[in-house]
Amino acid sequence: MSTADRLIESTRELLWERGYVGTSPKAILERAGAGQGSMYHHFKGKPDLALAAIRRTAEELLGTAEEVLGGPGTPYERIEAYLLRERDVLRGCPVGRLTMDPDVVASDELRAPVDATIARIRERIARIVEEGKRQGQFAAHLDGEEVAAAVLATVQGGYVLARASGSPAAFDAGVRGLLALLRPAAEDGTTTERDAHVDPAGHGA
Amino acid sequence: MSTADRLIESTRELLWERGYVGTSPKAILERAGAGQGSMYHHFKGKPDLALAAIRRTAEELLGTAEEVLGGPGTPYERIEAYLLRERDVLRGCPVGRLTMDPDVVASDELRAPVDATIARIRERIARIVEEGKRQGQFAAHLDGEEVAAAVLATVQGGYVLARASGSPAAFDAGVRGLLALLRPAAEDGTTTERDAHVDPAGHGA
DNA sequence: GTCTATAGGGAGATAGAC
DNA sequence: GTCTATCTCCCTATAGAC
Repeated sequence: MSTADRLIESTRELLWERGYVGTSPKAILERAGAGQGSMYHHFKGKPDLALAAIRRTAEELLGTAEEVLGGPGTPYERIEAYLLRERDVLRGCPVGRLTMDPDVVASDELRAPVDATIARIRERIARIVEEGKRQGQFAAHLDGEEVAAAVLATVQGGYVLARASGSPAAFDAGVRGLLALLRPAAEDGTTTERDAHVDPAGHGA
Repeated sequence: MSTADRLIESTRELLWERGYVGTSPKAILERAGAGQGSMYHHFKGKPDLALAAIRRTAEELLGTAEEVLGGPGTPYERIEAYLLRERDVLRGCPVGRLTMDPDVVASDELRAPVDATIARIRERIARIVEEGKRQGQFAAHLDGEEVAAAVLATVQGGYVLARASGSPAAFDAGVRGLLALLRPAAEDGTTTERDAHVDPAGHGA
């Protein structure tokens, strides 16, 4: 791994752990095992290095999300897989946490990849919800964009609840709560008062 | 307002805007119009002052939440009121945002009021959901604690989405999405495939 | 109670040797 | 490309005068 790569990787780790404001060039250099000269040779400064790190993290997160959301299964199952996918809950979201960083939000350049990542995942989920509506798996009155926002918010907010309590349990509870609200009647496993017309094969209504 | 109060208030504002790591005693003193001596006379240091500020903010937030959650209306309406209550969305949650602060999470003392506040609101919402279940307004298979976690997570995560995009729209979308999933069939305003046995008077099944 | 002075260390960046 | 030296300013805290 090149020095520039090591710098980026160290920055990614520190941004995740301590955020932008809490991350100093010195800490990055120590973790990367590099000197100041290396950093200022490859990057213009802290914001420039952070931008490279954020872009890489954003790309990776987008890939991870697409792996699950583009996987097999019904729309509900794919959203379920996204919500239940393995996460390092107490570490939080490496992209979402940046929105709490005043310097990141204040910089259009640093915020752009954060915004783009979240927007793309949200659009992806929205399309899946719309697909589920066409298949009769989700109620017709639901709005894809809105449900997608609720799904994403539950994940991002789940991290907040988990970190507040110091335990991943609250994250899991929120996810289970949302899934229970989202679950098609056919998968309820209960004698339900709901009576959705579900197409179990998932090939459309 | 006493000097100690001005210090606490300035700290509250700065913690909200910039978090713990991003807030320096110097900035606090400037905003409060006080000198270093005042601060170190009334407080042991930055963590001590921050603790006082966090406690006050937590108490205030708890009061605001109880105002809405303890208000009139059916269980659904009270949760709706909580989700739709006026918020300074782009500023985020003054308590929730602290969970992204490494120094706050690392300190049991600073994290305690954050944890307690979120836990209490969650328990309050959970009780309301259970009440709604008894009244037949919410499906019997829902778990109060889980739905409450989903509600809180949607709010906390909504702030993340909003700040990422620089617009409150995403917060509102997430809230609307969750409310659509939570809404009793009787209030759908659509010819629905759901068929819940709702008790419109809200006096129990 | 509040002020100014002082202090050791870190943040963020530049310069120039190798 | 990478290193060390250096620089200025800020961070957090203490001391002691008023």
